[in-house]
Amino acid sequence: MQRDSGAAPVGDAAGSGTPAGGGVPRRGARPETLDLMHALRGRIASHELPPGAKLREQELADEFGVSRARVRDVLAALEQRGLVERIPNRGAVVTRLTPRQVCELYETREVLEGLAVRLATANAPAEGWQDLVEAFGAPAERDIRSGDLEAYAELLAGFRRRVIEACGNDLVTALLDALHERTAYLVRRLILVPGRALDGLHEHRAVLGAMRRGDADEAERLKRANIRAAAACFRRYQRFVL
Amino acid sequence: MQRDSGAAPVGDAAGSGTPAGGGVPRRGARPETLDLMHALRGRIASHELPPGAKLREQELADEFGVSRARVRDVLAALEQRGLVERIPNRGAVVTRLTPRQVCELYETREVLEGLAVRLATANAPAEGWQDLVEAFGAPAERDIRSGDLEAYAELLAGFRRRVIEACGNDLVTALLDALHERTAYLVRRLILVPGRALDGLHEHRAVLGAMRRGDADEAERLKRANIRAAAACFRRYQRFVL
DNA sequence: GTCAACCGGATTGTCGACAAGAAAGACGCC
DNA sequence: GGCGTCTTTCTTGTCGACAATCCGGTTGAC
Repeated sequence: MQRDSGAAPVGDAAGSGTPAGGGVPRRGARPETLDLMHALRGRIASHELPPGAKLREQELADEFGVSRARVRDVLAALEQRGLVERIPNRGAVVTRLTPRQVCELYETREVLEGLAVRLATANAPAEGWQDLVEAFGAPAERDIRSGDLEAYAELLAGFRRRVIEACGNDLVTALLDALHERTAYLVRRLILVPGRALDGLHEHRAVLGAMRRGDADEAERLKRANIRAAAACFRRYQRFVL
Repeated sequence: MQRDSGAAPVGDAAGSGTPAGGGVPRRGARPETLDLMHALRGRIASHELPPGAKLREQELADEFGVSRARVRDVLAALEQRGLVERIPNRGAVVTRLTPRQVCELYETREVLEGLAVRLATANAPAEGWQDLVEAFGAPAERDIRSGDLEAYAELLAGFRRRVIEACGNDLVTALLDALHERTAYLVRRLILVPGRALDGLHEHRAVLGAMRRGDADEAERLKRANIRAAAACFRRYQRFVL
């Protein structure tokens, strides 16, 4: 791990918990190709390559010291993940999400994250969530009220990682990873909406409460409500965050 | 085009309703490449290429009259879809699903198909489902009791198509297409289990009843119950169907 | 007779070169 | 001067050839 450094503000959506998913097997086993894939995913997620940015094959090949064919393979993989769009004979550009697509992403995340929470609750011992319950208690509220949103974002990322890790379903893990990668920067902006961070905190407390009690169905229901609230927040403020 | 013929028993999971999904953009825009992709997906889904079958690049290139590079691209795309596994320097083989993976597929399908049904119910006029309600009535029961499972399978595929079409979420459409492609042959075998077809019919009647009433939440709940029942059936008879 | 090493054939992985197409600029015409 | 067209240049798409690797059979030694 230990990605280069700077310019990685987005909660490391690319590759932390799960190197490359399991249900959807990884593509490009070669080390250099993997680096390129990883780098591009990071740059797109962090908006170092913003939506609409053009990706020239030769340019990337030179920068990473690989052949153009390799770059092409990576671009094809990124296209399948929905991170770039390729127009025949015109090249690849970073995908720009439409409000409609964002809503679809939220709808899908709602059910998949709900599933992940349910599975995690059912599969892992309830006591194991105690540390998260405490982390989402007073400390988190203090962070938010003091404006330390970075700490809160990190907490959220930690929760996500733990759930995905515990759910024991590689397919869901891979799908959620791909989805989260496309919405991570949006989530970061939505945290700025007045009151959203605190609301989200309360919602997560409720979810964790159910998980701590071992109530998987209720945890799923609450997690879905949480994402629905986030989606509603997006719809209301989409003019600001898109 | 015009694949040989016969040996296409699986309910056309590859490409009927949606040419290649929307949220996850299609790969390989060239006509010949698309043909190859389509053909291989069909052969894998229909078990004309059974799990474990080896896919030789030159062989496919010769058969379809394309260059090996194109075959390679298609194999990479199939790998990302989870249809084949590629081992470095050893080639590509059709993926063999483990019982664990099948369970994961069912868990994922449960929430995604539930979502699709909910969206379809919410977005389309309730009266529009009347024809399906009738089709799943006496005629379907007659088909099943008379052993015409092909007709019932076709009915199920039609239901699926209509729901996916009406749900209006391209991302869910693409994901469900990919998932269904991997479980289609399993579903066909599970229909053989004594009583399963009739049970499934009753479950679908319930789902359609809720859709016909415009009760989206109940429809989702019932569709999830339906898939859970199918999953339970698989777990019980997995020794026979795998 | 069994095992190990070796070698030939086959298959995959990688690359560079060529061709086709599109964007930008130059030129001429109205 | 504005506009359409042609040319140039750049970018992408495609392919064939070469190198690396693996599988199977064969040969030799113990």
